[in-house]
Amino acid sequence: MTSERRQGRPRSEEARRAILAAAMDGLQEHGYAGLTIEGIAARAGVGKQTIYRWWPSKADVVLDAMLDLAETEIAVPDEGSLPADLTAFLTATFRQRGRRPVLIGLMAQALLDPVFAVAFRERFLFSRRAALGELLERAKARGEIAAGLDPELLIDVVYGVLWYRLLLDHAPLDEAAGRQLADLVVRAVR
Amino acid sequence: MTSERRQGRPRSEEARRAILAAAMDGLQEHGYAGLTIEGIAARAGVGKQTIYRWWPSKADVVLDAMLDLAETEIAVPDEGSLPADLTAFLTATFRQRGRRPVLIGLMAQALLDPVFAVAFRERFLFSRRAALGELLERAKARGEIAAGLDPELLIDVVYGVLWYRLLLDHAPLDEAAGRQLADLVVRAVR
Amino acid sequence: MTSERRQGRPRSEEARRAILAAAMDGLQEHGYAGLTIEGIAARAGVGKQTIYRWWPSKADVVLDAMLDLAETEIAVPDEGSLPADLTAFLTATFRQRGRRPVLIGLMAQALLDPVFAVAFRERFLFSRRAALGELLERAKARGEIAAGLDPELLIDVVYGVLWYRLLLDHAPLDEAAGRQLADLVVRAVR
Amino acid sequence: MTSERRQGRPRSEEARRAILAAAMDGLQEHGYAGLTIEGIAARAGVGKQTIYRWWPSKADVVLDAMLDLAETEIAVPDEGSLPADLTAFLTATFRQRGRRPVLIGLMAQALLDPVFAVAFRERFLFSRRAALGELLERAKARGEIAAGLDPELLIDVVYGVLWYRLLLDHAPLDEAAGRQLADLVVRAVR
DNA sequence: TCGTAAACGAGACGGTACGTCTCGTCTTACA
DNA sequence: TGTAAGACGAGACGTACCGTCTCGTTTACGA
Repeated sequence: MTSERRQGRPRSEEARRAILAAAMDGLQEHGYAGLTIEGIAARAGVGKQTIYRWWPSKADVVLDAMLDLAETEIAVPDEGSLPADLTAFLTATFRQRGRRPVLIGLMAQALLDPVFAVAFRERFLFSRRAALGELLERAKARGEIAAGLDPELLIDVVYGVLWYRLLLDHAPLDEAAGRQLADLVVRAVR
Repeated sequence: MTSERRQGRPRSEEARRAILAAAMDGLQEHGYAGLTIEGIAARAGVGKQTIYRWWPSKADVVLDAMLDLAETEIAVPDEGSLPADLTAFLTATFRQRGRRPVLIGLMAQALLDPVFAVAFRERFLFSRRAALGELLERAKARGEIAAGLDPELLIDVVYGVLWYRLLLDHAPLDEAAGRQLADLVVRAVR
Repeated sequence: MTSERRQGRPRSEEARRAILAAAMDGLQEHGYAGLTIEGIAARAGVGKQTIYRWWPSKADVVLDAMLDLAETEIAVPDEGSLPADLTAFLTATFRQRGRRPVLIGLMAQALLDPVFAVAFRERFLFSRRAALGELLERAKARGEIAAGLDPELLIDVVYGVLWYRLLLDHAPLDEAAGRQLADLVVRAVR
Repeated sequence: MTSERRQGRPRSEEARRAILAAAMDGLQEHGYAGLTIEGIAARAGVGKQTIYRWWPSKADVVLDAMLDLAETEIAVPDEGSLPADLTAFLTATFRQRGRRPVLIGLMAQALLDPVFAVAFRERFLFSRRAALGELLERAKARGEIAAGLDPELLIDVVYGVLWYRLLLDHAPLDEAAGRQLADLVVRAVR
């Protein structure tokens, strides 16, 4: 077995934290488009190379910063019935609306850069989809979902509406919207 | 009546067309992120200022180019029943998938630039929503849609799924998907 | 014989005057480097083409404006002796120092544009040289100038000092300087 | 002693030399007016920023290029008598005539840009004046110059004629002219 | 304890595109 | 035909960042 011993000065945890913090701060201040690697480095008191050494692009920095903050994972509710579970899940999820600036920045980058798109899907989006999938699977086992329905489509409906409203910002993403959407899904799967 | 007489040399229709064509060509060749105003100008044989005089950003050029090409408006089908109408509408709409590179470029720009976002919503997205809204309105008049349902939510479900799949590119956007989604909506509104 | 009748609308004297006035005003306000054809046209309420139709460059406009104003030609003094004549000529000439901004702009343009340089030399500089030449010629006839001396060199000395100080702005160009230089020339030609 | 430790990547001497060389080459090829920062950068294989980082304008680049080349400083001759010294100095100086394109470009820029004018005077012109001043000072000590004469005026006479002929290009600047001018100055100071 | 080696900060480098500016030409309608 | 207006192709301007590079310094480890 390889010893995995690394030589030389170890990676600075302090620099890592400063960079992620600077990225989030810069994001708040100038928006995603106005965020630059140069700016992050300056604000973090760090050389640009230290960023490039560990992240391939600013989007990857932001994604890491995002995931670092998102310790508060949305728990998968288990209240015993699809309507209750769905409502709980959606109202919790819709509370993420406050992160809109970060989320749309990440999505924009994913659209412009196919390499980042992969990381974004797999490290961020799919883990969210999995939670909802688990919830639906349980409902299906309880017979609350008609047999012919593809759970993937249901997930797409839920996250489709969420992202569509997040991106367009033309309709509310609040608790009422969560309940309304939960209702619609429940009606559809009968 | 206002005479609307403009002074000076009139805007060159030839230049306008050359710019829009160059934008679409460049889009095909380098993708949205690789498209530059400088490149468009060079390819169109036009000064950069001629572009900046009429469009505030490359996204606005692309949006105009899009709308110019989208002569083939999606007609609002009227087959007498919601399932038939919806299926026709969705299978037609999903054929736009081929435009994915352009559409995701426009969306990315809308996410990064709030000013462009307004133009994108109002000149592009809302006209599509209106067509679907008309179709649903007719179904409601025929009593095919339950009273309590918000048609806006239904529109968000349809376009939510469409855009979510377009952006993530994780699931098909073909005729089968159109039928599946139409089915789901019909089930939900009963 | 050709009738010399010109066809079409005659040249607008009003426009000509407005252009020359605008040029002088712009010169005062932004300096020669900051003066643009576009700015002159706007200020004069005139199309750019009207300027280009009659003058090849901004320097030519300024030169014309200059000559238009310089009606007050420096008279060639005739006081009967070289020292008196020279002192009168130089103190009068040195009063032109106030025109420094215009003069150095014209000179700069002459240095950068050989075509304009010809016009500048012939329409402006040489007419000044001729006046001084006349004065020296008279002195020579009176025997006040030693035989072997080239009057051209003397002219170059006088105008050399004048322009050198005008351009560098490192030493005064006042009445005292005029007298000092006259003295020097008189000493040299004995 | 000051440590003078500079941080970061040190300035590239290679780039500096390439830029100055490209500036001189471009000057020969297109003249001063046709010289552009963009052209210098391209020819030197250098980013534009590397030029702007170290020089505020193209004139400053050219001035540095000039001074870099002018290793062949004009020595101050010391032959024991004013006529001999002056003749030697002037014939040597007048050999600079070959640099006319560069010199008039620098002067033009100095006339258009007061900030550059200061640099041009202090780094270039005044060092030349000082050499001549030294020569005259020695002559004065030997009693070859009449008491009442301002040596500054004499310097202005010499450099005035030199620059006036350089700028106007209406009379020769050769060895004969140098001797002629030396003669004149010697006559004047008796 | 001392060399080796990687990470660090700083910041210069070659590039690319930006959006602006001005040039000199052109194309209208009107006088 | 001359004019004011103003769009046009052209191309340099100076700036902003990109991602890479080269310094001197710092911080671990293993010999």
